[in-house]
Amino acid sequence: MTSKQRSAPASLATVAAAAGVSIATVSRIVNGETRRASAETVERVRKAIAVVGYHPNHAGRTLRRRESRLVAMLAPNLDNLVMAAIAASTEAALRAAGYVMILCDTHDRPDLQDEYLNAMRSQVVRGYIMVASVPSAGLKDFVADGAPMVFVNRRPPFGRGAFVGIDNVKAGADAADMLWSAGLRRCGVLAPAQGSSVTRDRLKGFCGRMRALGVTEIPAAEAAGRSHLEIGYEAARRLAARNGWLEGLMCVSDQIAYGAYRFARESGIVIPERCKLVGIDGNPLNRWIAPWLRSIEVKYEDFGEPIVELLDHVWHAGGDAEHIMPHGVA
Amino acid sequence: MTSKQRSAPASLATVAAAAGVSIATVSRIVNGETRRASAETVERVRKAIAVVGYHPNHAGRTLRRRESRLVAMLAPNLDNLVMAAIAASTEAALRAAGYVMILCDTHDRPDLQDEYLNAMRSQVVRGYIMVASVPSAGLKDFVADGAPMVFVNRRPPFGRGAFVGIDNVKAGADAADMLWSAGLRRCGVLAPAQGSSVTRDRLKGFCGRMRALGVTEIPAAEAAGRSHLEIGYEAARRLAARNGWLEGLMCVSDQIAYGAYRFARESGIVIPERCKLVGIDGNPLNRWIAPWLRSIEVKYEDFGEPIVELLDHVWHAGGDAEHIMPHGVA
DNA sequence: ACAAGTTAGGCAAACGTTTGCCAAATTACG
DNA sequence: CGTAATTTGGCAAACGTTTGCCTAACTTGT
Repeated sequence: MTSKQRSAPASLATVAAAAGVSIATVSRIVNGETRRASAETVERVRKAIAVVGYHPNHAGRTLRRRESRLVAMLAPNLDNLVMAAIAASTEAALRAAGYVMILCDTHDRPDLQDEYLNAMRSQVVRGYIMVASVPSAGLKDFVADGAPMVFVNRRPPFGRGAFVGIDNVKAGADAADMLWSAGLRRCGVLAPAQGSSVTRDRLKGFCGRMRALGVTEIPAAEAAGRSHLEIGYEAARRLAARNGWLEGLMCVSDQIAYGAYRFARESGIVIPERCKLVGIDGNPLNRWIAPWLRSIEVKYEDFGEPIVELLDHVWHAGGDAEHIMPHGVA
Repeated sequence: MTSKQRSAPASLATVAAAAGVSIATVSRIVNGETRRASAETVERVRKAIAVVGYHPNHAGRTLRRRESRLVAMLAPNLDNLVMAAIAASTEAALRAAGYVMILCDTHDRPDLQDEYLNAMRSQVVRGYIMVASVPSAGLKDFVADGAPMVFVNRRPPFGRGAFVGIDNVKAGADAADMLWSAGLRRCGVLAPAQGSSVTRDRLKGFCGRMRALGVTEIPAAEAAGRSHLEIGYEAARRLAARNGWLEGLMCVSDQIAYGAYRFARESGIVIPERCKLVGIDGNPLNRWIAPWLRSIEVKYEDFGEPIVELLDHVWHAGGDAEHIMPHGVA
């Protein structure tokens, strides 16, 4: 039988025995406190570490230090590139800072979010990154307890907490300008039925800017659904049924625009020509397979760095803070 | 100042003191071993747990049990829905089985993969899920050490290891049938330059089937690039330059098809009419914004369950095993 | 009533680290 | 040469948990 080895892993004690020194000395050398040992001892211990194949055990370290290198990210899903980009960039930034990311998919459900929060506390995680969090009893408790949290995209639902995201009101206004400057005057807007702070702000910014431009009536449609794709499809259907096809449509997310596109195609409407679509998020796939979509660009792959910076801020300084990311009109 | 609380978290000792019993008793009750205590003691301890707000500390548990509930997933990236679907479904399946997933983005780099493997060992993770792993010195050591591993999509590079994935040779053949049954006879194929077992097998299956159908010359183009999108674009460019536009193109992944689509559009080639594209992966976005792409469907969102099953198998039975997922021709 | 068995629960060691404190041995200083 | 300071390193406690073993106090059977 090709046996699997799985020999007992080396601990500080193993190294200490091999090098003929005490555990304490090995620990200090491992942690870079070399001035507490002579150069030759350090060398001997280094050799022993290599020879027995020692790797520090984080469970022991966490227990003793009462803090781990684990950071939890709770996200409502991963099935679109926005979330994936945030997750990937945050993971990279955490890694660079010596942390390890645990990913939790809450499916936008308060009960699952609470379950995860409790599980993460048991793991003694050092911080929480709440991407598009949903209000829940557990979250409220954690915030009240002062758990180190950074909120992303959706603002902290219970006041306290650091925040990273874009200026959604401004983004909505910019989307309005996009349609207006293309000469379109009669435009509608598609949004989810029970929106978050994100979609509400984008909607508000859009309508505000349109009104400022002198537009009095802004046809809007809302819909519910499992994903923004479905929401876009259904909202487009409702708007078309009510107002016919307008010359321009602002969709509060690119995914909603995709849904609207599908409904248009199935209705025989040619998309950029008959009705122009504008979205928000700047999905990187657009330039490859959705060139008909103009979108407010958001560099979600740049979110990781400020997220980790804010986490650091919360750990050290404490208190609230926010980092508003720029968005473009490519 | 709105002070953050952060009072010392309750431990077994806290509960024991509150309930007037020993730590051992509390531990047993927490772990469901209730027949070692009288009903009234159990009740008293339960109350105490609620009142002091006890949550088990996994660092202590891991240290004592010498195994954690952590499972590491190492993936080459997250920037396409294939990876995202695998990650999300695996996370859900692990969660259901009481595990917690750590996500590591290796960027397909051997050095980063090794760095992550070591970091994960330090976290005392219980298993490793290697999505599209790359051969590396560290991985070889881990495999030789008998670390519990499940390989996904790409086969284990050093022999030993469980595997979950589709039959890529068959998928390639099915893609050939798709083009053939549409009446197309002169088709090309686009693939990455330094392919993995995945793309090689798909290519092999495609060419094999085409030859079996009597096609002797199969124009192929390869390209290198940072993503399959870029690879598809460049490969399409090369093929068009060499062979002109063929009537059908098989792309070994949907992302490559997206790249080819962009090049076609920029060249004024109308895509389904002038040249039919067939891909593999069944990206869920296709039906929304890429209806011109016929694709071999792979339900990556179903991968999580068998992955966790195989991990279980590796833990208990040990030894190799594989789970070939079905694919469709929707 | 006495031995045997069962029930309820405590003691203490161990897991791998970190770190405050102590103690030799060496060096510096007057 | 005597004392003070520095260097080098060990001891042991603590972090929170699990679990083998022990011991009383009951219960049962005869």
